Amino acid sequence: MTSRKILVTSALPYANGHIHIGHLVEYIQTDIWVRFQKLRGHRCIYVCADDTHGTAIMIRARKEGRSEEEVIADMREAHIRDFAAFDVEFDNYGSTNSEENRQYCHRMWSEIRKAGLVKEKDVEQLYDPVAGTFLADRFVRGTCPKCKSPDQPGDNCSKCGTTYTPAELIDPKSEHSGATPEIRVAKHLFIELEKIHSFLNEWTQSGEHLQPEVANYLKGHFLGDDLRDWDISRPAPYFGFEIPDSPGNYWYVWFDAPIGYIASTTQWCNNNGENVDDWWNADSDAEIHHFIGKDITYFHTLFWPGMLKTAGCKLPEKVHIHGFLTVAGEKMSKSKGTFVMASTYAKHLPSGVLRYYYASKLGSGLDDIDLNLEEFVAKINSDLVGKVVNLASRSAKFVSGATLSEAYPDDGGLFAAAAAKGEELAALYEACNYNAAMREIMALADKANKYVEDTEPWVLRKDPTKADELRDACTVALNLFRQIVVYLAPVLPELAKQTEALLNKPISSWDESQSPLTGTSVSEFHHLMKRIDDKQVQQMIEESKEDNAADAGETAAVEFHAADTWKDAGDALGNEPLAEECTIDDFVKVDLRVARIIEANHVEGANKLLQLTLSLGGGETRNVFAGIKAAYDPETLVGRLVICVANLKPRQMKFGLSQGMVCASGGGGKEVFLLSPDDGAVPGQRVH
RNA sequence: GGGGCCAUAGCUCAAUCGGUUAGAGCAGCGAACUCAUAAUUCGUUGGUUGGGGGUUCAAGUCCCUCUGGCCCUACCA
Repeated sequence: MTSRKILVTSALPYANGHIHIGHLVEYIQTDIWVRFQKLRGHRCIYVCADDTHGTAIMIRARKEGRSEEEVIADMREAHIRDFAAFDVEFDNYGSTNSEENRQYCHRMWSEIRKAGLVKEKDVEQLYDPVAGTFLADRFVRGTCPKCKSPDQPGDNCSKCGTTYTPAELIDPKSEHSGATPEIRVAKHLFIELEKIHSFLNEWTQSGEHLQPEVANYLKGHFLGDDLRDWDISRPAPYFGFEIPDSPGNYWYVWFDAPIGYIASTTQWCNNNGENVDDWWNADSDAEIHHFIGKDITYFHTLFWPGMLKTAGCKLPEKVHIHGFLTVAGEKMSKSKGTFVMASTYAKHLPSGVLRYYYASKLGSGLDDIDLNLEEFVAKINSDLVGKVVNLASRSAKFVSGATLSEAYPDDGGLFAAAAAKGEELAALYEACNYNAAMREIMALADKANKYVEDTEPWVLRKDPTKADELRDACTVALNLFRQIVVYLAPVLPELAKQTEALLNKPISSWDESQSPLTGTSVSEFHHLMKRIDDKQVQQMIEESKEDNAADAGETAAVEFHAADTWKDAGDALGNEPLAEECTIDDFVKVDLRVARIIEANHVEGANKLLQLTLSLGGGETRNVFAGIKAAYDPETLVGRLVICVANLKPRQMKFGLSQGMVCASGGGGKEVFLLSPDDGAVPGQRVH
């Protein structure tokens, strides 16, 4: 096998926020791939960096009353800590706000200029005169010009769906300062991508660099038409690099961010006596692999190859694109506590198991992966603790302090068969089909457990004349275990280390899976991994809800406080479980209206019912029989507002026709609590 | 508004170019076992492949349509 020279990157996390478990899908996926390549004996370096530029950082720094540099330095420290907690091991972690990056931006820019791809155009943009910044559309809010709904975003109305430009809003306000934005014209610089259209066609459609669905997407969506000019500058003030030949203009963050890959490589090279050109020049013999999420496909498959090509740089061998993380089948949600920060996770659960869980879900496609919390617990306990680690648990202590057999015993061909799987597993890792790899590896663990079951070491142990047989059985079990650990080493580096200590032999190469250990000593056995408990997961979710409440401003803070103070019991909810999920359409079918009780009477002969006359206003009334006699006096009801189901099919009752229902909570009898609207509601209003 | 991706067992996923009777793991159920962290082994239930239509000798797979979910974008793509 010839040794490859591989440079790997993950997308640069933005310095405006902390790492969460969604981010980790990518870094874990990449780290596994890198560890795999290293284990295979290739030269592989993994670089990343913080993405530090742009308006958001500038605004944040201003709000916090400190410099951008201070903001990004703090975040960088937090990012590095979070990654380390999950065994994501970079060879270099840089920053786009570095001297190396500035220099490479200059170099690339001059090449792009030279190639004649840059042109200037005037762009109209909203400007906040108080904050002194240009405004992205989403930072402007105002009244919709069509339906007059207040407080709508700058691009379309959330009420009526009309699209418009921020300039069309009635009474627009800047989110930053509340000032009325003005339109200013500024000169922007554009890269004419159309000029390299044929190159992009060729590169994206070659079938070598992109997943097929990505190539198709680009072909259908962008490459079929003329490519639009790409706006790569922003006028001052902007936190970033000033464009050398266009004073007062700065490179848009998406121009300098991917160059950060090269800058980070440069730092690594400087620290390791290498030359960055040996990695990034067009004639380099390195393979470049980018791992990114599907949201930034466009930048990495069109702009970036275009920039690299124009500047005479090495093009990516592959752009590996993955989907997003959902939790419990839905988008991560702050209020549901599923928006879990890496640091919060790490407080409650071990990091390795998340690596394994992600690996067991990740395929080579762009599908989102789901973190199903019950499945997570079950899978870790069953696969890792029950199957894999159990192999060591059930055999190591019989040979602790002793040595493995001098010759590898007959195991019915198990070890050899699993060794023969090595190349197939390697191919799965290489193709990022980790889920298939994990399935195969677990099948090996099943077979190994069956071996232990069949040889019955616990029986052999009782017969002193069978000491050799016992040692042989344990030798096989521990070797099968170690072989599995080698295959899992890219995913579970910690387990690999523990296994090295247990069996006193390093796991530094994939080839360790190919030949069994014999005659080596076995250390005292300690548990290698703990089962995880649903409670830990619940605590993590609870804390994530609190995290969110703590930093989401006043409203959330009140909710947090409320939850803490009132300690409402779960009895009511428990007694009557939630109904089956309904759609908004289902809900809309039920026409709830505010109504005034204009008459309330006892019903002759009825035990539970009161007769109510409800007014919906304008002379529209409903006769309703309500089972609230035990809880309410008719006299006290007259005049009050209630909520009624106004379109309920009328029902003939013993005492007359009932034309609706009034809404109330409670278990019945005296436990009935009518719903009323807040002050200001008037009869006839619909409840939405 | 425009575009893309997705929907397979209770859950999470497979199924090569359209080709046998749609397969695994987990959960469930029934046994065995007791070395092991309530671990393991054996057996077993479970599917009109989201709905409807079409192409084909043959459709989970291709086409149309509807429903639902997700993502990107809204002439700075």
